[in-house]
Formats: sequence, structure tokens, C-alpha cells
Amino acid sequence: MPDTLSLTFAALADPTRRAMLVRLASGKANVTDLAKPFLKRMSLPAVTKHLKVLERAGLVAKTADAQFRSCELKPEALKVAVDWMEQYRAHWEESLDRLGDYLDQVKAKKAGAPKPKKGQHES
Amino acid sequence: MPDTLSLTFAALADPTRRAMLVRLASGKANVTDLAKPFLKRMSLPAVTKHLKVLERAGLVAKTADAQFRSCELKPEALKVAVDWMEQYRAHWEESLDRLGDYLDQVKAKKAGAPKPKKGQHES
DNA sequence: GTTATGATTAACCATCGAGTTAATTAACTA
DNA sequence: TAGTTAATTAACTCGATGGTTAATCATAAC
Repeated sequence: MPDTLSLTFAALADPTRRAMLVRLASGKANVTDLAKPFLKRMSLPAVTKHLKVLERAGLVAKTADAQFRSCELKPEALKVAVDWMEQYRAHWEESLDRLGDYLDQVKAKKAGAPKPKKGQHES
Repeated sequence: MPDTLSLTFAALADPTRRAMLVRLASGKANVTDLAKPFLKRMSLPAVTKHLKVLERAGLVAKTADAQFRSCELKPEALKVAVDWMEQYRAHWEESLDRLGDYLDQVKAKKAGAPKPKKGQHES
């Protein structure tokens, strides 16, 4: 069985599952309610499977009440993934700075020699 | 073809690929150098494939120099993924607060009625 | 021109992932 | 007891992934 980080990222690598997390961010829901928006696109067992993936990654927990299964978001698992990515924050901030510098240079050059070709426009 | 976010998360869902990103965070490397730590575990074509996945996700870019391929980390793609997760930051911070409160309560209760059973220990 | 190096492509295989339909379990309801 | 609702499990299909070995391509070096 894969490590937690791999399970988490794999769980997030599907738009249906990400949509489920978005839904659960606004509160608990049982399986049929959660499945509602997807039933035009896929069957209920498919939803059950997606939920299993999210559970295995620790992103969702189910609690039973009679025949209902209440699904709850467990955001701590997301934190672990973000923490891993944070090690690169410095890198992307630096590269965004470089982009900013580049754009400033372009702008300065344009201001110095403003010769826009026909058919092109500013902003 | 899947959306960018799915490609990014899928690319991150593999420990080999994550290790490659960690390596590239400390600077560019050509394919054979990058492959070095993995060649006991897998073949060079396997590494090439992993690199393709990272490229497709926009996490890595290759530039050719003679017969060498220099691989560079493109951290902006990571930022997009982190941005998506950030929408849950409030949730996990709240839930960590709740955990903190709970632990405080336990601690308080213990202090009020300190009756640890034999075989158990503090902290 | 031939050989060596760096890297990719081709062809193949096994496993996994996402979906299906049909059957089943579990609990409530009449 | 029979029927309904909520959800899961079973069994299957199909395409994607991750790996292999062998062959190929591109450039450099002799």
C-alpha cells in the first residue's frame, strides 16, 4: 500500500473527487445527497468508490446513522499535502518575481520606444 | 485529456516523481544525473517516462544541449495546486484548534482528578 | 567512418483505476 | 411480513500507468 502523501495526491487527481471535497467543505452530507450532482454523469456505486478513495486518503470520514452514512471533510490530511508543497514556495515566489521584473522591463522598453504595430492594442 | 489540476496532482502522486522534484529544487540536472538515485530500482526508460509525466503537468521543462537534456523545475505549476488547497486552510486550522482545545480539556481534567492507572504514564 | 554517450521510442506485460449492471445488506415503514 | 430506501459489494470491461528489454536517434569523440 502506498504512502499517505501518494494516497492524498492520487485522491485529489480526480475532478469528481475534488468537487465532492468542495461540497463537503460547506457541511456534512450523506451519500445520496453528495451523489446528487453526479448522478447524471455516473452511477451511485461509482460515487461510493470515489468516497472510498477519499476515505483511504483520510480526507473524508463516514459515520453511520441508521441506513444513512454521514460524510465529513477531514481537512488535516490536506494540510500534510500542502506542507509538502510549501517547501517549494520560495521557488515559485522567486520565479514570479522574475516574471514581474521581466514585465517591468518590457513596459519600460515600450515607454521608451512606443511603436505599437497596427492592429495591436494596449492592455 | 484531463485538466491541469488533475495532471498536477496525478504527477505528485508518485514517490519517485516527488523525489525527482526534490532533487530539481536544488538545481537543474540532465536525465542521467537525475536518474542516478533510481537506477538500482528501475531502468532509464522508466525515468524518461516519469519525466514525461512531470513535463505534461508543467512541473518540469527540458532544454536540449547537444545530446544532453537539462531538466528544470517549474514551480509555478505547484503554486496552482497549493492555491486550490488553500481554500481549505481555514478548515484545517479550525480543526487543529478544536484538537488543541480538546487536549487542553483532557489536561485540565487530569490535573483536577489525577488518577493514572498502573502501567500508564504521563505525556 | 566508427564507436561511445545520452536519451528516447517501440513493443510488450501486469496491475490499477474508473466505470458499468446486477445482486445484496441493512434499516425503516406500512 | 412485505416493501422501500440507503448504500455497498460482486463481477466484469476497458483504458491508463508503471515497469521491462531491445532497438533507434542524435551528437560527440576518436
